[in-house]
Amino acid sequence: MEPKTEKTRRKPRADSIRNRELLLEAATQIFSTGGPQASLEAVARQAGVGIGTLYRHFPTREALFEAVYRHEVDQLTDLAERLAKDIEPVEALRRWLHANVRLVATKKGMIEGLQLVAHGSSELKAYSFERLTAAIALLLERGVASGELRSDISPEDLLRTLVGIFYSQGAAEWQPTALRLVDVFVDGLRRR
Amino acid sequence: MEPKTEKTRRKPRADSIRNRELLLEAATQIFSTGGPQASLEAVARQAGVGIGTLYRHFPTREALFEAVYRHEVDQLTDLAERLAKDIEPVEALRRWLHANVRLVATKKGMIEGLQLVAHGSSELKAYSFERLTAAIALLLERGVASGELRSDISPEDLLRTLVGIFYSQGAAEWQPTALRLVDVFVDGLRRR
DNA sequence: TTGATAAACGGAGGCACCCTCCGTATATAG
DNA sequence: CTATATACGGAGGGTGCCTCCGTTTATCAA
Repeated sequence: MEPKTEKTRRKPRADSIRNRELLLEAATQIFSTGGPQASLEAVARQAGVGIGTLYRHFPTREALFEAVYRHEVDQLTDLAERLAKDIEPVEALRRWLHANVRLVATKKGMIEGLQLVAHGSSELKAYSFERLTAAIALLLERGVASGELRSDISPEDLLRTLVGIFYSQGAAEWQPTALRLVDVFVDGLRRR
Repeated sequence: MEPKTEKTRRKPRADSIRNRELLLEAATQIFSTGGPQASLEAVARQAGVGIGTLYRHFPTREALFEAVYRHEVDQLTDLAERLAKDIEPVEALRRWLHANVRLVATKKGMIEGLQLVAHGSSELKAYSFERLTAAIALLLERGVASGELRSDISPEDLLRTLVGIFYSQGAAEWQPTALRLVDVFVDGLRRR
C-alpha cells in the first residue's frame, strides 16, 4: 500500500494530454486571426473538443493565453538553436529577429500581447525575458566570436531595442516598417 | 419655398441633443471603471436611455469611444487655458501634465486608449495631436517668456516624451511612477 | 482479461451582451 | 393646433461566457 500522506496518482490520461495539445494548437490559430478576444468556443470547436474540456484545461482566458505565449517563446528558443547550428552568424541573427516580428504580428498587434504579458504573472515575464535573452546571447556571441559583430551590445539591450521598435510603431502597417528597422539595426551591429 | 437641391433641415430636436450629452457623460464614466470593452447596454442604462438611442447616436463602439476621446482632449485644452490664466508658469505646466496622467489613467490603462487612437481615423490623431501640442505650447511659452524654463524644448518633444513615459510603464502601479517621472522632467526643464 | 473507478469528456442551460428593427411618442414648423 | 419629420424604447434573434452534471473511457489491480 502506498503511504497515505502522498496521494497515489495515476498516470495522466492519454486523451487528456492529447486534448491539451489540440487546444493549444487551435488557440494559437484562432488568436492569430481573431485577436486575443476571439471566442473561446471557436477555439474548442477548432480543436474538436467540447467547451467544457477547454475550461477544464484552461480555467480562464488568461491561462490559455499564457500557455500559448509560453509555447511560442519556447519555439523561438528552439529556432535560435537551429539557426545557430545551420546559418552563418549575421544572417542567423537577422532571421531570428524577423521571426520575432512575424510571431508577434500573428498574435494580432503585439500591443495586446505585451499588455497581457504586462498584466500577467511576473513569473511569466521573468521566464520569457530569460529565455529570449538567452536566445539572443547565443546568436550574438557567434557573430562576435567570428568578428562580424561589434561586441559592446548586450543581449538585454538588443531585446529592449526590439520591444522599442514594436512599441514605437503606430497601427496597421507596422510590420514592414518593423522589419526594415530590424535590418537597419542589424546592419548597424556589423563591425566596420 | 426653399431650393429643392438643398434639402430643408429642421433644427435638431432638443431631446436628441440632450440624450447625446447624457450618453457621452455616461460613457466616460462607464469606460473609466470598466475599460474600453465595457458593456454598451450599461452605458445606455447609466444614461437613462434605451439601447436603440445609443446606437442611433453612436453606430459603433468606436464611434462612441472617439467622441469620448475628443471630448476629453477638448477638456484638456480648456484646462490649459485656465491654468495659463491663473497659475504661475512652471506650476501650471506641472499641473497640466499631471492632469494628462490622471485622464489617461481613468480611461483604464492608456494602452487600450492609445491603441484605439492608433487604430482610429488619422483625422482624430491629427486633431488631438494638434490640440494637445497647442496646449503645451501655450504653457511652455509662458515659462520661457518668464525666464523660468529652458527654451530649447519644443511642444512636440514634450508631447512625445509624455507618451513615452506612459508607454514605458508596465502594468498596475504605473500611475505614481508616471507622475514622478513627469515631475523629474519638469524639474529638468527648469533653467539652471 | 476483466471489472472497478478515478479521471476526463461533452454539451445543455442560464445569463449577459450585441445589434437591428419597428411601432410608438413627441418636438418642430406652418 | 395639426401634420410629420425625427427620435425614442425595447423586444427579439443571435453569439459568447462559464458551470454543472450525466456519460464515457483510460488506467490499474486482480
